[in-house]
Amino acid sequence: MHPFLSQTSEYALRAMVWLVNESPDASVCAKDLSRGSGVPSHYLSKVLRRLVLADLLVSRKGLGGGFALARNPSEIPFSDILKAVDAYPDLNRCAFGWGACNSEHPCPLHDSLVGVADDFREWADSTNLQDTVGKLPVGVIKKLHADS
Amino acid sequence: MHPFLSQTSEYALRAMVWLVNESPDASVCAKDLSRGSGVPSHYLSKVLRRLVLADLLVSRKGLGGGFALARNPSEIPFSDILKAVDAYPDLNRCAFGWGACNSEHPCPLHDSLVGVADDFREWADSTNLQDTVGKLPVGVIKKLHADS
DNA sequence: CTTTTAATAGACATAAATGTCCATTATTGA
DNA sequence: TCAATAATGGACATTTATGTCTATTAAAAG
Repeated sequence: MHPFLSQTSEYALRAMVWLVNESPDASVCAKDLSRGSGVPSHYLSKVLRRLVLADLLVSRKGLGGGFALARNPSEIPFSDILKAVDAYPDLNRCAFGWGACNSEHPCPLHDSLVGVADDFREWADSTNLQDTVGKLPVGVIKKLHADS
Repeated sequence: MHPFLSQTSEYALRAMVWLVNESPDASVCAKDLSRGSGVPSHYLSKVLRRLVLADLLVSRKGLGGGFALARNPSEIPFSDILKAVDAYPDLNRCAFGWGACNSEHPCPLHDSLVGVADDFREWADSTNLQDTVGKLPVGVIKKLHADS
């Protein structure tokens, strides 16, 4: 069990990381992305759609189309990816169930949770796709196309 | 949305925090715990059962029975509560989907995730129930019993 | 224009998390 | 022993997350 990342947000990160490592320039179709990243193909399509809507990817239909990064990897922090699939912590949610809970009227868990939630956001904001470049064995793309 | 805590683990924390704040010595029945903490009564019963099985609470049936802390609040870290409801991070799970993923053969997300996961575990291990004492307006227990 | 490729949309299926209900068992006090 | 209290166990219902399938739409290439 992962406390931080839902399956969906893991898939989103995986696909983005795989894309930037294996095909930082050219676009890749959903099927290849699925085979490469190991994310279930049809489910991945939905995740990719959300990443397009969030302007992290651009998509093109038809032959030679697929998905490509919408901007420079160094300008895509993990937080943007998590926000695209609704997996970014809600600053205003009180784990204790209080309607109004803030630093002035904190619930018993508030101060403590603010700390660990900030750690998470700090991580998500300061880590970006560029940080993952070169961390995958290269050449997987070529292998994929040799197969087909 | 909370990235860290499932609804169930929130409930577990709430109930424990409420108990230690409102009734550190005497036992409280599930119904009162539910009313006090705002956790759905029947669902709470199941959560309490898991806390009993994890030796964090002791239960007694019958009149005057209920649930009480099994040990000193300072000896009940949040990590124990999360473990009791299976909400503690699995050290061996790879978010990238690799079967074997460790510091020798790390996936592209490994190093980064290890950091934030350690932050979480550090928080869960070093925060305990005693740290929440005095953070709730007192006297709720009396009010509850005045009602009934 | 036709064929092939590939994204998009939406229906549907399954599994997991959350929530409710009720019968049973154990304990207490009268 | 009886009545009331309260945990326990398990069935069931609902919702959310995850996963699969198919038809449609758009683009490219001959």
